[in-house]
Amino acid sequence: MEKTYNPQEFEKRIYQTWLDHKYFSPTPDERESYCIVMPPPNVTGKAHVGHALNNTIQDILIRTKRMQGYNALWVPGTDHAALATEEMIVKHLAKQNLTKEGVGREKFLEIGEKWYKDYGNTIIDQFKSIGLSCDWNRLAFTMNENLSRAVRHVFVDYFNRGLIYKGKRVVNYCPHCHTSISDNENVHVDQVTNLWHIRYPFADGSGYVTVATTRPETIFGDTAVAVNPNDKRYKDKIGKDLILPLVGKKIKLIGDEYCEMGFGTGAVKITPAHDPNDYEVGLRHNLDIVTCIDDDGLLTEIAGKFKGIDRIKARPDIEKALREGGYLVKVEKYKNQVGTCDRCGSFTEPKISTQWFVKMDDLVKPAIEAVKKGEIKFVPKRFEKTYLNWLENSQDWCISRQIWLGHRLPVYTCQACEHVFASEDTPDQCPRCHNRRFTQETDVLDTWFSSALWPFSVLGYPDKTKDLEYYYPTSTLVTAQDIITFWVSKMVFSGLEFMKKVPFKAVVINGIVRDAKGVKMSKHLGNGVDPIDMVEKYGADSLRLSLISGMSMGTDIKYSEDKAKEAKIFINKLYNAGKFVLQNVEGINVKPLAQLKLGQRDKWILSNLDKLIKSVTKNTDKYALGVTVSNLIEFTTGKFCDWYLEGAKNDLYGNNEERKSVTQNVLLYVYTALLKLFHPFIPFVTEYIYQELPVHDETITLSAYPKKVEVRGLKNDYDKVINLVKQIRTVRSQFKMPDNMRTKLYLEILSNEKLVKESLNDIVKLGYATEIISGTPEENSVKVISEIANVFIPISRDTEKEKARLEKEIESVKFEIARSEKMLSNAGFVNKAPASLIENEKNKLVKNQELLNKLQQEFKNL
RNA sequence: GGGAGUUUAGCUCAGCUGGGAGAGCAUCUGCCUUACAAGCAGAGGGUCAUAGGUUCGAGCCCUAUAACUCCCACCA
Repeated sequence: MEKTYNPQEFEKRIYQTWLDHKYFSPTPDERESYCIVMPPPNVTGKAHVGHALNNTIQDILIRTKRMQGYNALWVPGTDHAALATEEMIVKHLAKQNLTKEGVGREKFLEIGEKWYKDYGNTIIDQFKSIGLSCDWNRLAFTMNENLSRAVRHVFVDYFNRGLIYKGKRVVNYCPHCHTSISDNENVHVDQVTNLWHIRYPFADGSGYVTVATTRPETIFGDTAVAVNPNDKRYKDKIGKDLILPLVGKKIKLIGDEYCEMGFGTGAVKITPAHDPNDYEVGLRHNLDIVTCIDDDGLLTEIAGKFKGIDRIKARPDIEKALREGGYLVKVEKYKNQVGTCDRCGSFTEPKISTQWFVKMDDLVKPAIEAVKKGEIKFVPKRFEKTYLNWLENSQDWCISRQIWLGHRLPVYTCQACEHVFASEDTPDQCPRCHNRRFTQETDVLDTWFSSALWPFSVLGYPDKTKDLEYYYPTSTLVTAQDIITFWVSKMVFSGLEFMKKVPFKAVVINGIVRDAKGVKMSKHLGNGVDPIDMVEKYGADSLRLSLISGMSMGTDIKYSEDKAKEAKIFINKLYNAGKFVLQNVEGINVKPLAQLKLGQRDKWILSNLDKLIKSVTKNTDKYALGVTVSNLIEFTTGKFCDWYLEGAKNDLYGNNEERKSVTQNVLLYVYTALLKLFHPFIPFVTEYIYQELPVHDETITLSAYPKKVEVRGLKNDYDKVINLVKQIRTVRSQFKMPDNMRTKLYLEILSNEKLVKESLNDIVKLGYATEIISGTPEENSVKVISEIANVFIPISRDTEKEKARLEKEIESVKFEIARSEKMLSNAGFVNKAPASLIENEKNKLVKNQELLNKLQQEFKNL
């Protein structure tokens, strides 16, 4: 082992070894399977801390299960993220003064393919550097031929069953990306804008109606003004004609419940072409649909002199024109939300267009049932609500996108008979008229259409592969809450639909990683922490540990570089403990624990290890990884290093060969178990040290996970020794004895004679003593009273100080006694509390009363 | 407008079917003790957001309130 912990030295090398030996590439066998499919990152992206957290969690689960004997498969993959990538490529082309139209679809797709290839490995390499134990041989990509085939297969199935249809809808349209986007991609942001109050005069000159609007630029598309039919102010005027300001044409005043009496002026302008609600109103009243904003977000001809101006930028001019025309009543400040494009941030426009949809009603029901019946569990449970609530209110899924990259809709129209049909493979003739010429739909599919199939498409669907049969349904999906609605839900209904089984049994939701101040990390703010940077500076293990420690599922975490630093400090400790173990087990004669004559200290650490194994196993099963980590760390420092290891030095450096051998064995046993328990969290350093152990398997990665300590009669009595030592240390510190000032100790055994006698050397070493003399001293000393013994520390007496110390101790014991007495005299407690608890309390009371007597006696003697 | 989360030591957070308030960092004191000074030992520091309630017993369960955060939603 190297003298200092230097992760850069071995992490890459060890990872390569793992890959070379194919430890992560299982094939179906007779064991029980445990499978995770990785939420695919954008293939052209870079790893951020969120990825690091999400994947570390998955890795911990997979590694644990693998060691526990499951056939554990983790399938990695990437997503083609068509919209994002297309935009990147368009920008790239723009630099060369090229446009996508100029290049042409075919050439553009070629560029896209190359782009995917060139960028595809970056994020994968980054993932490898944080130690993920995925089966890279099964690396999937949503645009791969087999996954694309799954997409077409599913599409055709839906299509032939009439679940896919083409329809007119108001969709969110991004004038910048030039495509429709889903509701999920349409992000509402707060904005401060104006509410313009505009007069619409009656055509017959009998006054006017004032409407309030946040979008004066859509005035050109108005085809009615609506009021509430019950509104007394307007009731008798419904049906009359109004003159549309700036345009001059006549539109009707209509009555519709949609218009709320209490809001604004009680009258609302109706623009069916540019507002989803208005569109509905328009349908009800058979209104004209007038488009006044084009696909670039510019005003159309109907806007007259405003033609060609951006709809938002045109506002001041329109306001001016309205004012000049005497239509503007007032303008007030107003706060509302507007939709923006998740990708580019531009304001989106509701737009009527022809799109393709998947009917959701029938698909959604089983997906709701599966969760309600508990076939899929959410962790934490509360996210069930997010899921159910969304599915229960879901509308048909708009799957068409007006871009080029991605899976083109496999829908063809026969040029001869105009028959429209879907086909998994490129058709060679029209199924109706056998003509051989078709046109294919130009739209491509929403990327979520392919992601929805992920849990089975990556395993080979639509072929009936062994993988699919063996690993599906997968076990656990780990993801962030923001994609529960548009990804998790779609995988569930797709899985149920095409595999007849839920795609995974548990959905674990990890929190979002924020910066130290709690602000979401973003490129824009530059407050992100680069995980790869952390790997390079502190090692992958430190990054991983820092992300997991203190984490609880579903709760956001604040992250900063300091956490990686802290983690490294701890790992260094574990590393050094390993060094110590190795230095001291040389020439060890390894024996099974059962054959060893265990001492009190040994039994103590083994009993604690047993508890640790159980709690770690339990908490990991519950996905409480943060708790697992703190248990592990607490054991390592608080039990193993601070006490066992320090005490063990007595035996290791002593001349009792049997004790030495027992201690060596226990040391090795406990440390090996500890390494294994830690391995899923910090795989590199544990493997590195593991390989140095005198007894080890080929790799820790495939070694057996500890189940329990197989020894009977383990006890925690050594705790009493520890308490005694702590008291000695506290007294020494109170009397300002520096640690390097050693003294004799006098000791009077009170109870547990065997334990105390066996532990005398430990008390000497840990209590900063030179020797222990049995009995009471003649010289001046301070007396420490503990459960098992009285210890006298020779100190030049300072009665005042000692009195103060005793007083403090007496106070706290009195407090404890009062507490116990109060509880035990409480009839309710005695009657209702569990017997063991009452017994416990009684024992404590007796013990404390004895202790109080002793302390008070001591106090008097001073 | 609807839903959810958070509120525990100066900071970051844990806290196991309700049974004596914890860790790390920071602070103070003392120690280079042959695994680790990236360390060791000791200490200080909390009406567990507020107010009620249930209970023998509440950080934990219930009800309100406040502050912050997030998600969903078609109020011009």
